[in-house]
Amino acid sequence: MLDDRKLDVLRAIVEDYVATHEPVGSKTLVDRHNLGVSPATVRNDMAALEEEGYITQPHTSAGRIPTDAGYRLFVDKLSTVKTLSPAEKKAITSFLAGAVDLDDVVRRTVRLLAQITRQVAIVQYPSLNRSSVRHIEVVTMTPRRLLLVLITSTGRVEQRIVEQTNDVDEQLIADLRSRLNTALSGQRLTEATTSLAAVTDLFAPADRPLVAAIVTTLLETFTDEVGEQRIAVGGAANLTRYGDDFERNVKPVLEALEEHVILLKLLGEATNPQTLTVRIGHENPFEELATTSVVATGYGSKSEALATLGIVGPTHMDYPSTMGAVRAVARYVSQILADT
Amino acid sequence: MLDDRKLDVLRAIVEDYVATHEPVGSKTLVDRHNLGVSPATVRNDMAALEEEGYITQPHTSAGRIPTDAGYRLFVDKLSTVKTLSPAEKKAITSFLAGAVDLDDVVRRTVRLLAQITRQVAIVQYPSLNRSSVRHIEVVTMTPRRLLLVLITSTGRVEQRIVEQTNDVDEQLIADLRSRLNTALSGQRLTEATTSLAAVTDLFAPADRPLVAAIVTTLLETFTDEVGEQRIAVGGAANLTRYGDDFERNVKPVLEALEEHVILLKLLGEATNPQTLTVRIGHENPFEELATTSVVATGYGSKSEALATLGIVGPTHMDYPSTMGAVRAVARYVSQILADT
DNA sequence: GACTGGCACTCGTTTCAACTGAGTGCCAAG
DNA sequence: CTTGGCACTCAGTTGAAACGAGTGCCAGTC
Repeated sequence: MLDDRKLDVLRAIVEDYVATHEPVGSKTLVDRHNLGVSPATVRNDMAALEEEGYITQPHTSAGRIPTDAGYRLFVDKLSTVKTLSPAEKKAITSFLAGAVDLDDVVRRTVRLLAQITRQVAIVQYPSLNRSSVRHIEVVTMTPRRLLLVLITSTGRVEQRIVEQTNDVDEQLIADLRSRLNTALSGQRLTEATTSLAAVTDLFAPADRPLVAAIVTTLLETFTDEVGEQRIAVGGAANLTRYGDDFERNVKPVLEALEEHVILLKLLGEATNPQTLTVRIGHENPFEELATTSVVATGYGSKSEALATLGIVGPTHMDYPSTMGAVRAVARYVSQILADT
Repeated sequence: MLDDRKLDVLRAIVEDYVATHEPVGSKTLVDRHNLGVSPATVRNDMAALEEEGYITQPHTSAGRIPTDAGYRLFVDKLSTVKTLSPAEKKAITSFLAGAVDLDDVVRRTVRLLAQITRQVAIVQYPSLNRSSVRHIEVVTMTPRRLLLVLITSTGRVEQRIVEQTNDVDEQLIADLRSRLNTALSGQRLTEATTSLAAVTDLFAPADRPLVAAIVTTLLETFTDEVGEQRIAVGGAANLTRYGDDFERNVKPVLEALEEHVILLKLLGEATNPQTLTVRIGHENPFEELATTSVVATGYGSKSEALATLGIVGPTHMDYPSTMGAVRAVARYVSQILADT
């Protein structure tokens, strides 16, 4: 079927096309890569590759371009993930080191990823799923208005306002605050949800309405956030490098970037930082993004991913470099988060 | 100079060009708007308007398009800000009403603004400048690691981590927490900066190092945030409606959107919600955005603006509607924030 | 004096045919 | 199996001609 040389030809076609964005013909291919055979031979190989569905011709008198299947084979078998240079690695650490809080880590990561891959970068905020309660604070803003602040082990801070019809007793609040913290501190959010129910019972019936209101809001915060995931996006300006065919290549991506739900689906399930997910062209679940590829991976801890980050770009991207960059950034962010 | 009819002609030209995005000639102008005169007369008026610099011809055998000066005159003298329909107003309130915290208000606002203006929307987070301290919380995460949480009157929550080399005394922290709050609660951040200095002196010399570390971090938080302003952006997909000339119209805007510092300059000084700032084409401070206009206004309270919001779009936008939408959204957001 | 119809003129756009050339498939020879 | 040769295909380019939207100007009219 496909002997080694045919695979070499495919590799050469992919690399050439990624570099030039122009259909590549047999002659130029032989000129640029030293394949050691004549154009005619390459033509035969090309015919075979086309037969197998790895490359295609935009029109009869043009060169070949890789199909999604061609890129897939290239990524799986014909290339190795490129590692970053020491200088780049150093740049990453120093860029991420200056972050002051979790939000800042995410913002910096997205910016960094966009910059080194020159693609659109997407970073999902660490999910609350796997994180645990570090501290719960109840603050009286006015006698009838309370602010709940939930601080998680990943450094995320969630806030909710609770309104009351009667003035609340400051002593009760202090009591509640300490009980909540003893009951929930250190627990996973999913576990905390069950523990919360028991807390109400600790209070005198007269105080129950207030306690119940707060418990309910807290419960919402836990579960809401488990479902709704936040996302940061950056590097949209890189879309300008997509070349022409604006309507087909740029517009759908720009639209997708606004819809965070779509982005979450694109990123897919969080995998651990060892595994890179590459979705090429039509492999992704959106028809409009058929000319777009996604490179993503999880980040968090070695064994268990907190969330996903990745990039979105044209199918004709430089996969080895991009994959290397995504993997490297994910690892460094995991490290930073582990330290915090 | 410019009698009423010439101004009518200018108005017609602007409206037509905004609708069609094509140079408008004397004949079509007479056809579409009932000016009550012949094309020849309109041509004379056009010649006068061109002489004055309000319109121009892309090339000899084409119609006229408004210059920046033409749009300026149109906005200042020839149009009135369009008010929203009751249905639209209702949509705005119901869309903003569901917000759970300040971040959510800002995210919703940006989305809303992008949707109704069909332009790129920019919303600056309420600045800390004018806001005051509502509560300061000091939480021990581990014996040597503290988390500071600052809650402001605008509902903004800032967090900072403080590391210590020795274990900290829980009692001291409680003491510090209460003193900080009594000393600073209700104060403007700018005032609080001065009050902070006095707090250290209240403690025994042995405790000073810890207190000083916390005070310093708090000080940084106050002043950092006064300078660095956060921004939310939305509706970038609307850029696809810019038509062709991608390189000139879309790319610079997309690049500017990444640079929040640039956006802040574009939005300009916060004005109160009564005043709309319109910057047309070259009037804005960036050469690359010469084909772009900005419509912005302040929001917060009636008398004093907390921050700015607005939209960025092509110079040939529908100013009356856009201005109306920006103004309306600013007012509703102000209202929501006042309630919180 | 302001408006209007008529007319010559300009110049970007469209149309169409001819040309060019990169690239292919196939075949016969090495 | 590889290779040089060759006829063929077809998107893109080029150039000339036709087109037409729009203009400025002028002489006549109200």
